[in-house]
Amino acid sequence: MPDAADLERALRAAGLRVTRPRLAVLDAVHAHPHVDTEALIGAARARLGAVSHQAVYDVLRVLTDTGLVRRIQPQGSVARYEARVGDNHHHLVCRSCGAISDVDCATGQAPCLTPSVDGGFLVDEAEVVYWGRCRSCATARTAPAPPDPDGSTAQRGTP
Amino acid sequence: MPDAADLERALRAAGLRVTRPRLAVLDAVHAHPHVDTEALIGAARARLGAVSHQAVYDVLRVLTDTGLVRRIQPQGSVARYEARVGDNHHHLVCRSCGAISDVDCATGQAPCLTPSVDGGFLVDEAEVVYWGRCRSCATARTAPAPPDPDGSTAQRGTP
DNA sequence: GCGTTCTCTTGAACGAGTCAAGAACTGGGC
DNA sequence: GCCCAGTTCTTGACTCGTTCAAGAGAACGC
Repeated sequence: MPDAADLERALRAAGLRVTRPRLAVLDAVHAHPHVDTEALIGAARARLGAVSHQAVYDVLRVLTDTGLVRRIQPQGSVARYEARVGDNHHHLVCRSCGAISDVDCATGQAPCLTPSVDGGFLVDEAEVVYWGRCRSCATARTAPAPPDPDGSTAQRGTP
Repeated sequence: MPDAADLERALRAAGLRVTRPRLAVLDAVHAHPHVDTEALIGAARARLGAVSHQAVYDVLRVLTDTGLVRRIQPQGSVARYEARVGDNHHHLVCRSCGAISDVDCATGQAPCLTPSVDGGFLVDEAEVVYWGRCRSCATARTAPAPPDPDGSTAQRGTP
């Protein structure tokens, strides 16, 4: 977990001005990977007291554009954000509770997979989403477990 | 391209009643893979004259639930549907124009990839999306080409 | 042909996200 | 330390894709 100074450095390195909403959102993304926009708005408000949802949306777009955070959006889910960027990792998604966990990529560089015949496409990234059931939902099939927004079950894998 | 009798048989085999909207939507999905709901509503109306958008949404949900069509939704795109089901193929998506093409899966069965360490997840499917630029957009980087809703550039690949 | 059950129509509503205009703030130069 | 230009945030409305609800209509089994 980077501290405030690290986050500030990261913003400046990306050529962005350092503002309280940006620090709050960036901190929240680091603290709670894979959470949705609404939760980030809540986290930012918990830190600052009051931030407009528009500000958070703007901040998230800027951070995504500059590569400081990554936006992911599994089917059927709203947009989620994570601060782990640049290592081309993949995700495990629970069909039952929506929990998302990181899976390391074997190569760590995009694209880690390439179609043997690509029909003229210039492929620059292979996004892999593993669908299944998380440990909690697999064991307790009756009552879905709450999401695991911290991705604490993240493990390495292939590709 | 299956004819009306084939589509009707498919509906009955899935335990569904045969209605004109269902035939029209199923036909449209076969004729135009990877198109969005709005386009399917248009295609259904072209066949039937008038269908409510709600009917098309309902039909698409039923067809998806019974496995007659597959719903795909790349990041940043609305829901799209295709009639190619059961072979666990993947998709190439153009970042520029949004065109989607099919890519055969090497194994043809889910999951074709498995994370070596899954953190307790029971993985049943690995969804792979290859991001890049289609032939048209790669050659003409200035003006994005219109989408390729037929996926005519589909080729086989790995995984 | 009849009745049950499922499906479609109509109309409204919801949630996520975007747009627009103006106020407030940040950072660099003085 | 102060000022100003440019960027960022606030407020409020809006769009778009999708879903919900209730009742009318159609398909299927008998």
